[in-house]
Amino acid sequence: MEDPRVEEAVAALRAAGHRITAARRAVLRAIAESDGDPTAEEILERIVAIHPDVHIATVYRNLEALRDLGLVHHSHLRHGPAVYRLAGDEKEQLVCERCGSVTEVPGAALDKSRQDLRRRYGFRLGPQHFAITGRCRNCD
Amino acid sequence: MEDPRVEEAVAALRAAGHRITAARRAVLRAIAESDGDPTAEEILERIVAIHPDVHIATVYRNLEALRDLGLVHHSHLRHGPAVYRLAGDEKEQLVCERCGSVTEVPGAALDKSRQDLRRRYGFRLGPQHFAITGRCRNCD
DNA sequence: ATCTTTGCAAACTTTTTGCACCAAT
DNA sequence: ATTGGTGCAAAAAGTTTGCAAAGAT
Repeated sequence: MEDPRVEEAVAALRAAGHRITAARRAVLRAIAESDGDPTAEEILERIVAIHPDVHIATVYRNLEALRDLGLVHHSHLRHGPAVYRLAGDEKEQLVCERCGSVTEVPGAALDKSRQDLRRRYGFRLGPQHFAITGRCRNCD
Repeated sequence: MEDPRVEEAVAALRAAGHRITAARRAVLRAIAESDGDPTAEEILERIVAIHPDVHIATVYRNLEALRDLGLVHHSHLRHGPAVYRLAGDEKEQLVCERCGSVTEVPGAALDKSRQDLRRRYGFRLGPQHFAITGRCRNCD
């Protein structure tokens, strides 16, 4: 019932010499359990249900540690808070400017442009860290 | 010596029933004169050299008005402040995650993926409002 | 015992807002 | 004379940081 990605991440943390605390595990678990990609505040909400004293600063500090190890990615989908997800879920997120809906597409959907950008500008397009914006099917 | 885009924008403002103030004109001029795409703070700096009392809130309010009329676009290239540019300069901005350099490419560089996203997901990729991230030629 | 990590409060950065005054039409 | 725009100060929103106490190793 425990998400294997959580255990993998815990192992990686340990391997990197970090200590495993309840808060840290809870952050990972909260991201894994979330449907979409949660914000720091949403992660905190889940954690607080079980560990009422965990503070938002702890969430941010853990997200930072996890990001530094490449275990968690974050992106900026809107103007507000960043959203976080476990590494390995490499999807691009298309945000509709009009209705705000997020369409997830496999990273490969951008492959043709990846090639063009690489060839013509020497730029290697990474997994997106900021939203890709436009109009969704319904709002177009 | 006055950028024609500034006069066009002023005309559009007038047509939309807005009043033309020194601050408003100065915001447009500051964006037009900037090399890259300036942040609100950079716009203010330019303005203050001539109109020392203009306040950052005024800059933001004017940028908002100009954005609402579609005369100015903004995007989020980094984690910090947004950058602004006059409408009509439709370029995509590729930000290197490692060195932070910005490579500007014509919007057409993404056309192949535009087609794919349209066909397969019904999503119409717009002019980017958030940065496109990856690795630049030098950092790859 | 050591040395990370935590909780809290307070700072910080960017942007927005309430309000009384000012100024473009 | 209207009423939209401005300056200021203060609030919001999201994130980071300094510090002493708590906890993992």
